[in-house]
Amino acid sequence: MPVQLLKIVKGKFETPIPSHLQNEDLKHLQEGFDHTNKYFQGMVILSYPLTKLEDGTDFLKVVLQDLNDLCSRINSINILIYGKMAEDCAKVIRHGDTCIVAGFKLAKSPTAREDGRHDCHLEMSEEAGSAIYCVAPKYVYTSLNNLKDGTIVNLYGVVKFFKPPYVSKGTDYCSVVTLVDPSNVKLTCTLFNGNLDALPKIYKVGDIVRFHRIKIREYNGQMQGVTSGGFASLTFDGTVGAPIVPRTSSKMYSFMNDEQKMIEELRIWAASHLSVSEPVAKLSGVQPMLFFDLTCQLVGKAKVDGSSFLLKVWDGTKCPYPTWKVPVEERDLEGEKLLLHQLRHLTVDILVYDNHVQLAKSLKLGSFLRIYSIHTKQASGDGEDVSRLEFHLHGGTCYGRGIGVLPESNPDVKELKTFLESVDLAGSQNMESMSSVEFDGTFSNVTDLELHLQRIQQLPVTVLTDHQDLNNTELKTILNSPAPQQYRLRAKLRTYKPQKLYQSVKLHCSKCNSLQEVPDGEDFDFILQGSAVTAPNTELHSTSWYDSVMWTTQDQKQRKIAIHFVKHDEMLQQPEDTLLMVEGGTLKEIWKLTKRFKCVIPVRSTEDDLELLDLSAPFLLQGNIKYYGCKQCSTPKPIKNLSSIAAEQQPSWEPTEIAQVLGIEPLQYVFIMKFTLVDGTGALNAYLFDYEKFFQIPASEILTNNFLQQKMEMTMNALCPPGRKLDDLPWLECFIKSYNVRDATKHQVYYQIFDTTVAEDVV
DNA sequence: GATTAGGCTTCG
Repeated sequence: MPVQLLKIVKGKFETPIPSHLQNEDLKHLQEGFDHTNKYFQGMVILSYPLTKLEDGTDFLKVVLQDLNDLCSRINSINILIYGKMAEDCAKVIRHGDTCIVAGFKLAKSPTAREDGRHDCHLEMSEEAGSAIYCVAPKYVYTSLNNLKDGTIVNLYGVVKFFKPPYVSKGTDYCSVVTLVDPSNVKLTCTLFNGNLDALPKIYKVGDIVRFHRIKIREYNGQMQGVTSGGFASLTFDGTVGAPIVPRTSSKMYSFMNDEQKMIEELRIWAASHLSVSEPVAKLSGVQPMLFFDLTCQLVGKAKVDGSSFLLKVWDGTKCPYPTWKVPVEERDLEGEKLLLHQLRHLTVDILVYDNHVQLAKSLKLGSFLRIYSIHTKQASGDGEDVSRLEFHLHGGTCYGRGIGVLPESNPDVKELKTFLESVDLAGSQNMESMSSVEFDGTFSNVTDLELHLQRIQQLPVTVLTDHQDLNNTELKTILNSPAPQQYRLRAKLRTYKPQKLYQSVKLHCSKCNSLQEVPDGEDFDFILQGSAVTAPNTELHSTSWYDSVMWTTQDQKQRKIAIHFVKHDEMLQQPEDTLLMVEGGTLKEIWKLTKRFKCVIPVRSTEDDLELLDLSAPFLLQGNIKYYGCKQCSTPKPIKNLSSIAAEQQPSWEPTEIAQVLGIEPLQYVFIMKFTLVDGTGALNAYLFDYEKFFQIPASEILTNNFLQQKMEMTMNALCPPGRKLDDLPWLECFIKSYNVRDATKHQVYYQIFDTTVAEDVV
């Protein structure tokens, strides 16, 4: 059969190529050579529509590329097919197919000069005894729930998370991409390539990717994708109805109808199963203390110091807050001076740090960027009375922090360009007039910020939760009175400590009244590592009140991990209701378990029982919160006591109850701050000791909850706006008590705030 | 030819 469609089965042709035929390279296809028993193999990179010659003969032209010689300047050749063979071929041949052609006639190509292909073309027809074997690359795609360790697969996925390519500490760029598919399984892929272009061009969550030849490995008990030698990717916009245009650096890729259908299906699935990312922020919509992604154009850049670099960008909208300008040497600033001047009220300075510096330096002026996870921060410079909004791209790549360059073809860029052009047309005149009113302080367009500031200057930013009938006492009077007493007062918060709010969270033991720092993750990790040295004692596994499972890690350490699932009524409960005890786990594994299970108690085994770890480690993890016990006041009791809670009708696994049965005196998270209050008659330092009531933020949650951290920072900015003159500070209504502290040599009066809370509408 | 990183915000 002159035209034959071959299948590849297990890496070989299903029907073998006739054995007398031998492969010939493109460069050996020359006039004067004998090609009788030779074949040429290439991939279809172009296939023209079937036409008829003047004499009525069918004619088909296809272009084959030599896959073995992609580096040569000339690596493709025209194939001209005549008669019935042309007709047959047109039916089966597709872009991306591999074709084997034999029995051809070689002739000078009249178009070589224009099309830059081989000087000769190949003429083929049935009459001449030609043969074409066509191999459609049949890619098999594995769904994410069917991945096996050690395999190389092709797959599709919807991007659930990604880090735009960044410079790794090794030799390559790195991009981390987490995919999901309709099997609802996630796969995090770590992709490396020395060439930035070879990594997938993902611009937003929801984009769809097709990966070819990705290697699957097991890492930390989960499947992981990593780049293999032949890795290739296509990326598509994930929006339902958007044009299906693959983004790829590869000049050659197969893409056919099946693939189109796959993209459409995934788009529809994603639309109903993937949480939609938040609306894209514009500079006009930014708030202090936010992390956001910005699509913008680069108009200036400058080196600042070794670890930071400045990008001046704009998106055509005006930030409602006064913005921070990073001081740089005039000669260090790259960019068109006139443009920078014209846009000076619309550009913002973004300071990028550490690992982002190298990429930032390489950015081209005028290019369109998406900067991921910019942090806004309100701060005031030295001697300034207004606070300014700072934009930081901190070091590291957490949460996908990074910089991506968007091509001009990107729909968001097209929209932005149109918008920027319209801003430009409105004229710099507008900008000029705007800046002049800004300068003489008659800016009539009162922003939300200013309204907000006006409001907080009139009403107190804190209110009393009790004692409203009492009259205010001046600070001078309080300072001159003996302790202990209680007062209502009205004052301004001149300053507070610690300024770094994460330093204000401590652990408090209500029994011995001691305070201690919250241990950090490293301390915990260290204790876990120490306890993992001893293998779980299997004699303690699966008792009347818990079921145990154990496995050994695949890595070199061969670590043993045991999980003991506490039963209720002799049955296992739903994961979200389950308390489990874990032995030998790492910080990360334990953290993962807390995501799925209600409570996690890290334990180790002794000869005859399970026991809690050192009390420097949390005795319990629930959700995001680590619960610690007081070392002085706790007398740990047998783990078996937990079975009494498990036997309750509906075990609630309350941390206090767990602590009690385990003999643990729980430490409570508390905010400790020192407020310097002033009222014109005097100044006093009052301590704030607050579990939750004052800020209406649980101290236990703030260290792991970014939203709450932002809320806290905004609250403090409202109570004590940075850079403001004393007159412009808001009033606080507080209730304080004075108390005596005496030791052998000294007597002092201290003050503590209580029964006071931040006003509801402050944040 | 291995390495890079292996998601879960900095602390400037």
